[in-house]
Amino acid sequence: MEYFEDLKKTKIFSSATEFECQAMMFCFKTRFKIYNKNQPIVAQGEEMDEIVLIVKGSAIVQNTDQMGNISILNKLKRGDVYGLASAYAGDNSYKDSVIATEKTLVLFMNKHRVINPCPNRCKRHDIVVKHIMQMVAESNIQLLEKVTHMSKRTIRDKLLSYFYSLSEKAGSNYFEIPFNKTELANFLSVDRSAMSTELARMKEDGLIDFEKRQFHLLKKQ
Amino acid sequence: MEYFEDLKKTKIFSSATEFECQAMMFCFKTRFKIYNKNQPIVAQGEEMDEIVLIVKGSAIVQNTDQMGNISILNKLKRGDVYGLASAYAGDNSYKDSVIATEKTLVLFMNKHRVINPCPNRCKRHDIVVKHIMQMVAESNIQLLEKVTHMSKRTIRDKLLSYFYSLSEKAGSNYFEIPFNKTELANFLSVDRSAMSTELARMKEDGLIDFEKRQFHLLKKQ
DNA sequence: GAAAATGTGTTGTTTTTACAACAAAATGAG
DNA sequence: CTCATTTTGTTGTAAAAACAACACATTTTC
Repeated sequence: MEYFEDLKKTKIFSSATEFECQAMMFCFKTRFKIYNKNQPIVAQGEEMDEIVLIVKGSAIVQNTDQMGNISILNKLKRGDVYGLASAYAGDNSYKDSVIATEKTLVLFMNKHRVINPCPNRCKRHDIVVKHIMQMVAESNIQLLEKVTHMSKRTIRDKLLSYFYSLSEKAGSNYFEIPFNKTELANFLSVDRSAMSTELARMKEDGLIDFEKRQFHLLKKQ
Repeated sequence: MEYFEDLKKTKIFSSATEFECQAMMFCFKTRFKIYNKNQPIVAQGEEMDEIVLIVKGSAIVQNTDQMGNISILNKLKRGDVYGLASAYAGDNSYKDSVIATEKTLVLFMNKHRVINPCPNRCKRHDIVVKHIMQMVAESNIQLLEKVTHMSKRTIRDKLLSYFYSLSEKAGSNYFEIPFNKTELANFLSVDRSAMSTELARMKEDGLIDFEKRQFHLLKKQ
């Protein structure tokens, strides 16, 4: 089966055999598609009846408002999905753009098939639903964290809040951010050049050190 | 059965008979508790093995950081739950405070019983799980909206983004905000007095009109 | 109904941010 | 490798926000 090795590396399909995967591909009316760097996987406002699973590669979920300001919601890595929550909430259009940040393999799944009981009564369906439930919950936690960072009053505090959270996840004072600087500014919803200035000041103040995407948090929280 | 009439008004228990409710009370190892205005239902940092269901009344979910800044995450109304997502994500401590904003009836449910398959194989359990899934999804959408408001660069745009969303939900240019002004400022993570000034300016500019919690949006988006 | 506590609006000052414009560095494509 | 594009850092200026302090209004409590 095509891409089975990659599929197995995603949480949703991790414990499925090749045969079971095949069955689910049918169940969920799936289709695969490969995107190149910077290609849009989903366009903001588009109608949808599919959810998106990143099988390999990565993508950024972002939203552009009327004034042209870009707000990055999160970065999708292997195994992450987009469109689940709105599928459950009965929402029919993509609210954001999803853009590949490298060569990326995407699996589209019919959302009705995913959220409703399986007409074929396939055993695996329940396991998938459980995983999906967990992913929606995790996405919730992630959003809460993002809100925490954004709720800080100054650019410095927003950055520190985000860095501490990354550092904690990495289990080290050294960590890598999943964004370039422009994206980081859009993720935290601050002006890029102001952020650049603030990062330099923080380095000067001995709070952090960084080089490209590699960061080092110098003072404990 | 105690509080059955109130329970029926919540989404989770809406379609259950009194007998079924009774069974689930046992299933979920529930307990009721009544809180008065401003009493904490949950304290930030507390360990938890229960999730919270607002059966009657309302409460605010908020987070206080080291600097003492309060960030309001959302307002819980009848039928809303707190602690679901973190329960699924395997998180064991409450990250926020939940504070009653009026006399409020709360049902605590054992989270393990809620998220794991029912040992008593009660029929209702599946329906409840489906509802719960939907609530996590909705909470996701709500958070995304909050992020949208917060991502705006000025206080005015944050307010307008929030007001438009409320207006749309109300299906009218007239709507009521669920917060007082201090809470609204903490919800949008802006300084209260600066927000107060901006609201006055917006009124002067003919964008909005308001009195207490009643707002009127004067210009279409 | 009086006293206390909470909520709201206003003002002036200081700090921070957004914005704009530019140059240097890094990256990517052919 | 070279040229074009993107990313990043820097600077100055104008705009906006935070902060602090206060008075007044409203709500709560006893």
